[in-house]
Amino acid sequence: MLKLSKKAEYALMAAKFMAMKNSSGYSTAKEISESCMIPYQLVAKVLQNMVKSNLAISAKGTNGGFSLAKNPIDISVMDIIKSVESNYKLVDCLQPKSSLEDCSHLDCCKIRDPLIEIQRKIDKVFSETSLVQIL
Amino acid sequence: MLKLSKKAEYALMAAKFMAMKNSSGYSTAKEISESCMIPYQLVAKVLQNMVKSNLAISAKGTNGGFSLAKNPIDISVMDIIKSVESNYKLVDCLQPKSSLEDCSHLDCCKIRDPLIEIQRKIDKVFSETSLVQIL
DNA sequence: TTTGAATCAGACCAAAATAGTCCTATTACA
DNA sequence: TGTAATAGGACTATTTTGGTCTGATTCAAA
Ligand code: SF4
Ligand code: SF4
Repeated sequence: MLKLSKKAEYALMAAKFMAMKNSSGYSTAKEISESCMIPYQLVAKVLQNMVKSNLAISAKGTNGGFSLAKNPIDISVMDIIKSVESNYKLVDCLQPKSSLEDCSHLDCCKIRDPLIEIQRKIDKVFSETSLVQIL
Repeated sequence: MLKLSKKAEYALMAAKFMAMKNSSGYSTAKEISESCMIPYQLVAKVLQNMVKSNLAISAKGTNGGFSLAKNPIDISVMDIIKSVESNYKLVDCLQPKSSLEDCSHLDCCKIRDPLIEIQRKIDKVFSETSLVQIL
């Protein structure tokens, strides 16, 4: 239905939160959870995903937390979405070497190429929107 | 996960099928189903949706079927998607008068405006792609 | 006028994806 | 050593999707 997942929304919120807190300190998952009214466990997961994708860095223990790993201008909305959405794609056949396991229609499908082009354009929208544009 | 639904894919396939069959005859749901390897009942539903949205016209009874209601150049991918996806939208709060029933975060959400802008750009991609571009 | 080919309409079901929870481990600071 | 935090996995509940079934209606041809 072309909807952004809650995870993606939460990731954007968290990223914005960290970007706003320009003081170089850490933001904790609890802090973000309460500020944005997001379930704690969920935002914690999302933040962990961002760390894995090298968008954020984390510090354990007392006074620990999360902070952005790069300058907000260098983080795109696409980066954030991809950090939490393992398979972000319009259709199942986008890999150049997609097989019938990806989609049983692959060998008779007559709309694949145009959809790949549309995907390219949508990717562009997300890639060209930087975190600073949502501050 | 920002994926197109099967219904939307099937609608695009069906639209393309009808557009290709430029001879002014009708295409039947069965014909489209077999040609595109789509479950019959499903493509039938999709075609009915297209009729309701005035993208296609239908004729009942023997020799009946479906055919496009307009010139393919005047049908956008957006039209086709919207004919089958009752609530196509990136996030739940897009109506200008969205309420807390749409999203409980509405009054504390700090990413809404930028997402509305992104939605606008994505809409543009779908609206500016016409059916002729996928033939 | 009967038969059959087709759309129309709705309820229904199964499988998958999403959203959220729980529990335990690990790390580091005070 | 206690506490505040991240890390990570298993688990559950809810929603959405994809698909099926049944029956009614319409219309043309036999
Ligand atoms: S139906 Fe066509 S476009 Fe859709 S996933 Fe399969 S091959 Fe790709
Ligand atoms: S979280 Fe914000 S952007 Fe997402 S649906 Fe709610 S109000 Fe809209």
